[in-house]
Amino acid sequence: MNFSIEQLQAFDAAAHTGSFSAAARRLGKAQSVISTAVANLEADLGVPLFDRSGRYPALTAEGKRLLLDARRIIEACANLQALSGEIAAGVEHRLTLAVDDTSHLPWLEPILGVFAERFPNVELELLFPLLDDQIAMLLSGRAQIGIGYEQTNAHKEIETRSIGMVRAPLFVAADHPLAAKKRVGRADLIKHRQIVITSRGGAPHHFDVLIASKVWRVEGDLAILELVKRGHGWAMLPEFLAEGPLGAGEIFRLQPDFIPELPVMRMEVLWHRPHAQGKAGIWLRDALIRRAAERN
Amino acid sequence: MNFSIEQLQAFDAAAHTGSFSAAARRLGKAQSVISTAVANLEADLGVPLFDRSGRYPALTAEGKRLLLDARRIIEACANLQALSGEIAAGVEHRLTLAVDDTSHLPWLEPILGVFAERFPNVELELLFPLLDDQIAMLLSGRAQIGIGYEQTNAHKEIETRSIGMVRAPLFVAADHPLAAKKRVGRADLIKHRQIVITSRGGAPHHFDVLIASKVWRVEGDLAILELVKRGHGWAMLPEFLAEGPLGAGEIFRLQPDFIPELPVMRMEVLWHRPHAQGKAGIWLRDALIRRAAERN
DNA sequence: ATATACCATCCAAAAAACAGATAGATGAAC
DNA sequence: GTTCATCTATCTGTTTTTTGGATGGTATAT
Repeated sequence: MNFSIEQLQAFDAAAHTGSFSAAARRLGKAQSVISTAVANLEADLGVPLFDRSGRYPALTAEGKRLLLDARRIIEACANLQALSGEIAAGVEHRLTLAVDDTSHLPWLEPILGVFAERFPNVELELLFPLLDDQIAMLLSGRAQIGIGYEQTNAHKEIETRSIGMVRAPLFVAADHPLAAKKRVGRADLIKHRQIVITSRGGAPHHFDVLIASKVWRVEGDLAILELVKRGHGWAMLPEFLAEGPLGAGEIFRLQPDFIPELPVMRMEVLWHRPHAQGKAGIWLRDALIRRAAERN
Repeated sequence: MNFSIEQLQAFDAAAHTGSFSAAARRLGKAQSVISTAVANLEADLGVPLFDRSGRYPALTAEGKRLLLDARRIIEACANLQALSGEIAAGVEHRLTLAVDDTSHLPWLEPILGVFAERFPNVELELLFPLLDDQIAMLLSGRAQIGIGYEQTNAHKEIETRSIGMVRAPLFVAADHPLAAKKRVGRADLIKHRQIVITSRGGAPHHFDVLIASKVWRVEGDLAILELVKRGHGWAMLPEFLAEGPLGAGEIFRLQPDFIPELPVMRMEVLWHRPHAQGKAGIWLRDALIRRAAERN
């Protein structure tokens, strides 16, 4: 391993521009530097890279082949450079998100896609802890950013910011008896099974609208949606989640005549102020807030 | 791109051995060289790679991450080194084989596997030209090595070496009427369709044993085998090709009572003496000859 | 034929790499 | 607690390499 990165860069530039002089200009060096660099590289590798018989040096067949490998090295070096630059600038190695339910994945995914482009070297970790666990994870530093519905028992060191309101209408399966009615009254709802969200810890959800007498409690909105689709009862579901099945005609949106306004839930992003955020975390936080602002 | 390969090697060695002194000994340099190399690398990257608070330097988390990329660079450099060494030693970029029939692929493949390990950077090109074309390709330099059955009209500049004898018994489908007979006579064979090899140019095969009155002429032993399997007639097939289907009970080996000895074909490797062979070509040629010698 | 742009080579100056020496620090052994 | 071996950072003078400018020879276009 006698050659140097500068020699490889000279090789690459010369091959790319088609002349040693042009390569020198491009690299901001003297022509003699490129000339000797290439000559030394050839001596080190034991392979002639250019045919110098003409006015312009022409890549030999071997040179063409070796150029591929040389470029790979240069690229890997640029990569190391960029990565170390990121690290030096304070981009964290890993960012852990604590999302309070897998049901948020559909709308979250596009933002994560942009994140992946912007921070390709950051390991993204996605966890879906229950409500209380989410706060605990932020406090302990296990996760840096939380995403979920507004919580009543917020910790004073946990900072929150709204990232939008979500309406939660009532849904049943398209072939459910309730779906036949244009408008439903409280009495109708009481008669059929209601499916409500629950959490492993049993902590009461702040939006606890229990109406029916027959109840199933299910952990996670995705599971609730699945049960609703199959006709096991009616449930309150966030609009963004019901959108797809509603359009596909799998579920039906009830029109209760006794609820003046639709229940609305606040979505928020949470973080622990004492834990310093890395660049990637701050970017993601801001991206979530920005998205909410843009959608008014 | 300020860092050098030596610095990366020092980084790698230090991380590997766990001490700058040990790294120096391993690389055959002074300890101060490693110390300053690592320090300069850290300054260039803007990231501390080692925690020097203890007796031995300990990789930081960032160092651990960057080490992966550094190793990739070192590896790529070693690769370039190795490849250029091969090229300098006269290993050709591409080796073209002219095999006279795809039916040789089954026995040829293992040798090509060894070849791939020995010469991973050589592009292997496999062509299956007809008899006359094979010679023409060798003469023109389009192919460097030929493999096939012995030819009568050999060119004087084409060198050949035997790589074994192949017996070619007669086969029919297992459910063919002829398969019922313990021994078959010439009259039996005449009555049923014979399938013989032919070539696009129509040049006569030197082993032209036409017996039956009903004949199909087919280009390529693999196609003949397929037709025999499906009961379209009997044919002479090289033993190595018939082995599999024979074991599987798909075809049956005829016992002619009028042929004292089995027809034997000579397999040979060919090359054009005036065209200089590269290392890989010579290796493959010798491997084929060696294989024949080992099998007597 | 002339002009232009190219390359290899030479040269002196600047820069970098190097080994050895030294001093301070750490951890293991006693 | 002391000793001892071994570690790292840093300094130093020397050696080696790199650098840019100048020069001369050569290929191509006008």
